[in-house]
Amino acid sequence: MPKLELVPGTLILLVLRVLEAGPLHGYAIAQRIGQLSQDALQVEEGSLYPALQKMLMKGWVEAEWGLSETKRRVRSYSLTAAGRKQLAIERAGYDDVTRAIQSVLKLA
Amino acid sequence: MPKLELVPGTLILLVLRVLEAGPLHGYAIAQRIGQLSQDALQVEEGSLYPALQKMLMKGWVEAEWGLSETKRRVRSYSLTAAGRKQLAIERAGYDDVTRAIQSVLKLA
DNA sequence: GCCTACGTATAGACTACCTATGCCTTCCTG
DNA sequence: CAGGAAGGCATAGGTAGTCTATACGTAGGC
Repeated sequence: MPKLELVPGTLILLVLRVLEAGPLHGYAIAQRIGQLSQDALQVEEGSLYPALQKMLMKGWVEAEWGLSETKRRVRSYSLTAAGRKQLAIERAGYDDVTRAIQSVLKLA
Repeated sequence: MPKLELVPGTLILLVLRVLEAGPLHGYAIAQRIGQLSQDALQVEEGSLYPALQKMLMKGWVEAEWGLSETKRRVRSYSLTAAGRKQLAIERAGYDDVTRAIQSVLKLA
């Protein structure tokens, strides 16, 4: 209960964003998001893997099997051109919504 | 399709927030949120009324039947003390999450 | 007389998340 | 060397919260 829940709809955005900096395997994606948010955001595996499946089907990422530095079998995900495009869309949408919400919240 | 979807989880927060400024009836709540956000946010009736029911059950708002300025039968909602407390909680939670998300998004 | 805006409310579908579970490997520690 | 923790991938099932569609009703303008 210490960690924050994700705001529904932002998971894909966050994953696309961390992949923009370079390919990562699933487990590392979750860790990276946690780390960047000072552990405020926790990505559950039961949320992450289905999301990655969806992103694969949409063509936003591509996957490749390989080995991690710790010699374990890992599936590495990398952003495609379509993924970059989608990232821009989701980011703009997120900005719009948060701006709109702020304008309500800061009501005098 | 022009208007933005709500981010799930923020509806209660927005309703509590506009009620903080004074009692309103349901229809007016939706209008107020739309207006404050320059019509970016659209609160659907099928979302709003169930949310208000929940807020009633939780004791965050109380309702009273009355008449609108246009002489129609309206149900006016006002914030309770518990509602004010909940507003503070949700607001803080929202701030924390958006801050965390921003810290991921602004990744170099 | 009809349409639009105003107004409340529920049922059903859908989306997207979480929990729980399963399975496997590597590494550390007792 | 046995066991557990941490590293890994993945699915099934439940749930929460939204949207769509529908229902019902009134006031006012054309």
